[in-house]
Amino acid sequence: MNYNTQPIPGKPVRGSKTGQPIMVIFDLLGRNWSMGIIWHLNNGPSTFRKLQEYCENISPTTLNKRIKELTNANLIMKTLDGYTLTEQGEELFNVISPLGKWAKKWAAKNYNLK
Amino acid sequence: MNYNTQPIPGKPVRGSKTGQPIMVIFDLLGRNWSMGIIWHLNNGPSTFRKLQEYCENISPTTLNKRIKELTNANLIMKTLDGYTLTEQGEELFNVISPLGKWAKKWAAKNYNLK
DNA sequence: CATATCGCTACAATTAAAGTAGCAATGTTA
DNA sequence: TAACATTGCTACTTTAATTGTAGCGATATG
Repeated sequence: MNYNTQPIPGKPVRGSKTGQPIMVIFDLLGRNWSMGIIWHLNNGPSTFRKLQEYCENISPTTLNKRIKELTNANLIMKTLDGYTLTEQGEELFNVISPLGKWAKKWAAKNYNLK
Repeated sequence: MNYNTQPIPGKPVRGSKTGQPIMVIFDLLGRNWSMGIIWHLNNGPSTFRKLQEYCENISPTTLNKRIKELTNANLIMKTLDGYTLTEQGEELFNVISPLGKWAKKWAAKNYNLK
């Protein structure tokens, strides 16, 4: 089956023929670097090159794709200071943010690291 | 660079040369279907074939990879009833679970869907 | 004017995922 | 107990996503 490059609620995405919002988000955030980008932008605006640097191995091709997708989804936007989270992007960050704390606990328990 | 198939805290993963737990989780959950599998298993144990069915287009190859990765990460396990979330897997579900509610709001606001 | 930075695009190489077939093990039914 | 069904895969080919590298045009900056 052919999925849109841009996952859109109400349209077929990976995991849901009817485009259930949660599956759309999974498709969107599940792509390489999506969450990393949002995570990083929470520290403040960032340029294209800074994002590249942060996401150690991201290629400009992929970064550009992710930027377009996240922009279309109204999660990030371009400003004079560089790319930033939109209001909705910040909301999303807050929703996934507890993951950081949990990840540390999980790593400590299973891999004896903090 | 060569990353392990299995992302492990403290070892290089995509996004972090030192294997920061949050990046390890991003790497793990960012792979195709990882979150979908966890999401589905929260409804109860499931067999390999049921999971395949749920994840509409997943190939057995990929499902098997995801199962191994998530099992190694102590997030799911195999029981007589099929695959289930471990205690830590349930914890993770609870952490990402607010995403479902947020996704609906997001879809409603941006795409006029519920 | 020379140099640097930035936001990309193009394109080839590599890796991941999908799609399909099928097999061994176990369970179920007649 | 022979026949059939289901489950959990593996093997293999095809297709799609990501990486890696080079570099260009636009806008600063010295």
